[in-house]
Amino acid sequence: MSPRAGLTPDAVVTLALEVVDADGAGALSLAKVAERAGVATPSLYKHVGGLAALRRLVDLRVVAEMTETLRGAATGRSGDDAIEALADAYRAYLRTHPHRVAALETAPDEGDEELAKATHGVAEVAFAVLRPYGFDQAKTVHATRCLRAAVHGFASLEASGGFGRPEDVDASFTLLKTMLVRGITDYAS
Amino acid sequence: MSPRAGLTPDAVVTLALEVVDADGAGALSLAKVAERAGVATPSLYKHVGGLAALRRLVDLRVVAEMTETLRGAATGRSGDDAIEALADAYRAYLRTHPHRVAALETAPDEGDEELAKATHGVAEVAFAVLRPYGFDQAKTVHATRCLRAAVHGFASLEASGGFGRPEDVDASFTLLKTMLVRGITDYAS
DNA sequence: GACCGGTAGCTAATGAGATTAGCTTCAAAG
DNA sequence: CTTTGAAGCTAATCTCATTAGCTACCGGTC
Repeated sequence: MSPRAGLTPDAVVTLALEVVDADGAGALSLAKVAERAGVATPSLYKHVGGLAALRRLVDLRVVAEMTETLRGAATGRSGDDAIEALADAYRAYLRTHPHRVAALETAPDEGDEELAKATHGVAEVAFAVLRPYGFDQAKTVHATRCLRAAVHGFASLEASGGFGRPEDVDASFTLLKTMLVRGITDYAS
Repeated sequence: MSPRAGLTPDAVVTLALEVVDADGAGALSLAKVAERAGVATPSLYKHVGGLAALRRLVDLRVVAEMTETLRGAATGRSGDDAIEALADAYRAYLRTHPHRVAALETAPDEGDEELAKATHGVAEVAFAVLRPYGFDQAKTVHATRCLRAAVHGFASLEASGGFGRPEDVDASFTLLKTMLVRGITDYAS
């Protein structure tokens, strides 16, 4: 397969994620990735197009992982139970990898179908979970946006240390889930 | 006061915000600010400590502006009305300046009392608005977190182009506000 | 078992930016 | 008119990203 060392685009992305997790998304550099790979910086260009392209691949990987995480959390559950599981899984992922939050907020560039499609995948899981509530297309979209906004906002603020106070963060999240479940239930009637 | 040209730390921050608004937070550089100021890059060091310090000042300015915006929206209103006004003002600010969203997600560094205090200011507005609901301290914190998380999440995803679908975004936000108002009302009983 | 093409990886060179050091000059205080 | 301090400048250094062109190894072919 790979002639010399075992470096591939995927392997480079994996190393990049290690850098992101360790030092933050803003600190991602080809130099750091190359060091981890045990390779000179320019060699990375044989696998990824450059720093911008690497960032995009990192975003893609994170979105894909999140989609899988959510899919896993949703399968085997339904209704309110599934909504809460989704919320918990989303938050848990960003607690484990706080620096990856930026990847979930990046808008795909114009014409980047692949990333747009991947982002869509996250929404599709929510769509599936909301199906039993019997919303029409538009209402499903509105409910999905609210669900995602609330959960993402919470996880995002938590990941960036926005909750300075000592009060129990789990309790706050439980309240958020309650509000969402009730809000969606009410919206269905 | 200022011997030569009219450059001050505040003026530098204002120029930096112009760069952020135009090109995005990631594109902020001393070189670009210096160009706008009509000055050589190293001259900026007479006013701000460096790029990192400038970023912090930008965050500080944005947080302060947001606090003022929210305070303005809340005064003269109370109850559910005030909550919706707060949500609308938060969203409106980030619609006007989408690239400033990052400033609201930055965690203050260890020991940065000033920025921590400024961030606190945003929460205080929410606290004031929630007072009439009669929550105790802990419940007020939980409700504030949920309110902030939901609204910030929505505005953040909107600012970064996360809502790809054609369905009306205003309608989605209205749903979010409804959920929040009802959720907080229920939480009070 | 020697030969060949393709590709991973390398070194050298260029260029943008941040940052530091040290010089110069205006403008206000006396 | 002089002094002085801060504002601005140029020169130099460092880190990175990126490009160009070279080298050498691996897998497959005679």
